[in-house]
Amino acid sequence: MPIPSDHSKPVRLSAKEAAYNQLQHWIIDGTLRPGEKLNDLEIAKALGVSRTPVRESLQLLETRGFVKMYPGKATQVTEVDPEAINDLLPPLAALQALSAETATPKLDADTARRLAEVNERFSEAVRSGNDEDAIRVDEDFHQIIVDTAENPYILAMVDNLQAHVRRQFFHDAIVLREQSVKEHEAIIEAMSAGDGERAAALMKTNWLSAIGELKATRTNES
Amino acid sequence: MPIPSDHSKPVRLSAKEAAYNQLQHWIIDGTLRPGEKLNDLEIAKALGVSRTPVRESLQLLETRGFVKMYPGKATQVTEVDPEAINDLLPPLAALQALSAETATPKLDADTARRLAEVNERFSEAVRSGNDEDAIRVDEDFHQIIVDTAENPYILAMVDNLQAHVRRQFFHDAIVLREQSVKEHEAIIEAMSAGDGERAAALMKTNWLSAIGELKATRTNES
DNA sequence: AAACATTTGTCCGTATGTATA
DNA sequence: ATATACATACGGACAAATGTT
Repeated sequence: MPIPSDHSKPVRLSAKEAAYNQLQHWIIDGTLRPGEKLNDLEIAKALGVSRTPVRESLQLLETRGFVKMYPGKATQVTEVDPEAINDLLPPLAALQALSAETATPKLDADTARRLAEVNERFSEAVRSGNDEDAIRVDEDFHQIIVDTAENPYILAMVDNLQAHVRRQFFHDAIVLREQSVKEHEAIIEAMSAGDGERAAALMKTNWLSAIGELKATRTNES
Repeated sequence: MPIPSDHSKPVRLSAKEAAYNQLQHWIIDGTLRPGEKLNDLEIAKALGVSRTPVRESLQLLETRGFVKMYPGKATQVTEVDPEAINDLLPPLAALQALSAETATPKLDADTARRLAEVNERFSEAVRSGNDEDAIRVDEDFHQIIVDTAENPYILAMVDNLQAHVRRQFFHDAIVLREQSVKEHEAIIEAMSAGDGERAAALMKTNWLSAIGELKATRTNES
């Protein structure tokens, strides 16, 4: 019988990685709140490890912009500025557009099918009003395109920007638009037709229009 | 007499930061060679500190793609793939183009003057064949534009991509083009005229044309 | 196959520096 | 201003994991 391979993936993750993942999730979903002071000893006890891996993970989180360390003074969770979405989306749109353009000539039939399928799931999530599912599936959709582009630099940068966008979402600074479903369809079509430029333009619009929508929503609410 | 203020800047840099800066420089300029194995204890002794700050700086360098850590096995300097410039320049071009577009409405007369002045220095460096100066001044030029855009996410990403481009330069995988001087002038003109779109397009071309030039050079050499 | 040598991962104690009384 | 409390930065030792003989 076939022996289940370990996928050669290190399922064994170090205390540092575990602490990193846990802390990032807590920061993104708001369990650790903006501005909250982080005591490494306290976190270490909570996670059942020593201060070293906690310290190391905090430093990694700092490079990604989730915590700010004031040497010798304190370490705290970064603030969530709703206006930051205006700084976040333009570069994300630019990189996603580039991803679409790069991925277009590399797109195979199977991947195109997966994109359509994921977009279908996205459509259902949006219609059913399950925002948390929707944003997750939306990320899956775009992740497929970024993966297809096969550019490690883009991958790393998008990953980080997405994490910040997700955090904004948990702080109610993001709206999901039903129109995105149609836009995704148009992107798939352009890529399948080999029109990278059009795919890039559509992708850019897909991301940037969230800004306008957001401002309109805020105006109505106020 | 005026007492020189500390600029409230931490001139006192930690052992971790010192180790980080030193190691990054050594990796970029080739002192630490691609694939070289890094023994943290050895580095610690060389820098006169303990393993802790060295380990921490190595982890930060890993997130930036300059070293790769194989948990429990080894830590080594990442390889330099000349082909990586093809993955590096497109996102850098996209982000620099976005910077130019964003910076355009924020450009004041003084900054425009500084851009022209730096470009003049760039021109001299290129003409005199001082490539090392030229790439440094070229970076200064683009840095002014990125700074003017005032987007912290773009700033961090460009900074890292630039560091990798600089490393490629030290491995002779980059050519400097006299034509860049003219392109810089056109960018300044477009920005001063308030035409952000044109500035972005010019900026994108400025960065991407280095790829074509590079391939032509390699073909001639081989 | 097992014990060894080496390197990394983790723990915890101490020193340094900062903020508060 | 001094002293006190406290959090972080660093050091050094132990433990775990890997590769080798």
